[in-house]
Amino acid sequence: MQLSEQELVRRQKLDKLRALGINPYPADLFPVNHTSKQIKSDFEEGKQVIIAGRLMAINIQGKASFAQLQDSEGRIQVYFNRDEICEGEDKSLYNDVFKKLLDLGDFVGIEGTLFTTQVGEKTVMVKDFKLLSKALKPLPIPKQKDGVTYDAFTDPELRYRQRYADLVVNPHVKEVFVKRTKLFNAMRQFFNDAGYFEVETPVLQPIPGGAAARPFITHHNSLDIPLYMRIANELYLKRLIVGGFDGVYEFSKNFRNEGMDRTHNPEFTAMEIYVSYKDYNWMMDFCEQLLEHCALAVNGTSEATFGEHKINFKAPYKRITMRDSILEFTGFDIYNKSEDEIRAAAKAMHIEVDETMGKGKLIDEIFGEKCEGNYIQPSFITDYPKEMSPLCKEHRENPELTERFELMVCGKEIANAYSELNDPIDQRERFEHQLKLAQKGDDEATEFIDHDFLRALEYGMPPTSGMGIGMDRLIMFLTNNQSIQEVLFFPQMRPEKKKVDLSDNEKAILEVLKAEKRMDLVALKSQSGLSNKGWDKGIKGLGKHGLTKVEKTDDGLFVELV
RNA sequence: GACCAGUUAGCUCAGUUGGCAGAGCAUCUCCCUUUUAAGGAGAGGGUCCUGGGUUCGAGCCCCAGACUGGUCACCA
Repeated sequence: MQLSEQELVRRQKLDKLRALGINPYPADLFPVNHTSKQIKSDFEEGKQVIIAGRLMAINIQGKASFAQLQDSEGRIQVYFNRDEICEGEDKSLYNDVFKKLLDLGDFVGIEGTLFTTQVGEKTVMVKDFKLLSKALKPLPIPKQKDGVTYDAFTDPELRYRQRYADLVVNPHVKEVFVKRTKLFNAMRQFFNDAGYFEVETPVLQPIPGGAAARPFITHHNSLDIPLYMRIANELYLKRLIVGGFDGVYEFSKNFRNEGMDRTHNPEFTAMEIYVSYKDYNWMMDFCEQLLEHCALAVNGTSEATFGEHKINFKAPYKRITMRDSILEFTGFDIYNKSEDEIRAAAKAMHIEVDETMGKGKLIDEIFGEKCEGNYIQPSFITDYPKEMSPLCKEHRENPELTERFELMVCGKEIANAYSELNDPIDQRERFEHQLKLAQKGDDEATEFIDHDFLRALEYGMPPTSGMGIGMDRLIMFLTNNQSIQEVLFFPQMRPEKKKVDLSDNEKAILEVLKAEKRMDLVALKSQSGLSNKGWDKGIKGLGKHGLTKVEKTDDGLFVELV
């Protein structure tokens, strides 16, 4: 491994610390009794405190120094005065250990008393300190003055690959994840207060159901069967409603083997909830109450900014049927129209359609193209075509529609809910229809029939309404992040290129040289068969690695293995 | 998958017609006992993403590739 100069220096410091009898990675508990935040909020001149954290700034001024200590809640200034730390004649703790052997990023524990400096900064006067853990790599620490950040650590690739470093140096990043957890807690609280029951269902499923998506596939060795990572947990939660729970919910890590972009990660988190004896109208009320509650818990206000938009999660939300929405934005009424009429209308709107698209798909295309993007404020779109919704109950007034709504915010779907289909015969027919669509080549159709789920429905499922919420999308809206990677601690990335020890050029030269140990340079160059540039890079690289040596004699230049 | 942009010191970034590789911060040495982007003096630090080509000479021009970001396509 190639170490930078700074990394080498820190490793040398490690050795010097050990030589002084200081363990750079001590095992024993450090009795922290304050955080940086507590010191500032309950400041009291002369109070004794014990704190710990990372050194994030060191400012040495001779016999006294200032430093910034960062803990989980922020930073506090600490003041190292030589004669406070070293009361006797031996000043080495200050002069050697503090000044020479500590670095930015090191964890230290500090015992001290509070005071205020001449410029008014609340500060800890260090009486004693202890190295708790040495940092061997320098952190990309930005500087700040007058609210302006300099040299900020901003490269998205480095930030995502090294989230640990991102979190240390970018406090606003940590804030996003604090809000993410607040959102989960708020939602959980809301459901629990309503009397619903949090459950866990299988991630490894023999049949990937509940959505149409390409699954990740794995294999169970003992059973010798394929298993799929779940793409949704819907069918399992409904089985629990069959089993007699009134309301069940689960925060579900789902896995979909599809493309990655600004709004898609191969694993993402959905929340699904099912409540018996309710319908989708009830669920709309419940949903808007829930989101208002969550927005308040996360941001302290129902208002949120997303890019150029100001959105407000305060209930109630606009409700409009898909038919009325299409009528509003295109002037075309899909009611009682044949598939051909709708296809012709879509073509007239310059929407790309083809003959394999059924009525439902065509309507969905029109809505997606002409309507969806117009809904900035939270809006419920209701009554979707039957073909698009194989798990949803037929509409009580129109057999071509389903009792389904989606909640749109800024033109994006964040919730999807049904009056759940509980007619086992209808459900079987819908599955079979999906199977036919899939065999026809519709890659959005589900190609598996879950017979065990149908068996469960045959025992009887009460009328039920269910809803799914994309948690990652929701937290993006609540924290004004345009990219899903900003709201996942560890977004999926391509593997880092592993650094090869020797380049191909260097290997080619070594291969030739190995037989001879020492060769004429010109002969070696021609035998290696490399281009001028390739030779040049290769031989320079080998020299740098200390593997070969070039020697000049009266007979010419010779290359030697070291 | 298509197109556009980027990749240079630990970090953020310059880099002229193609002619010795640069700055600030960080690091190292020295001075400095209430500073705060502390300050002052000095020094070191580079696989210019990888590979090939053009050229006397490439960070820069050409070709191929890698990774990242963005836009579009795809995605219940």
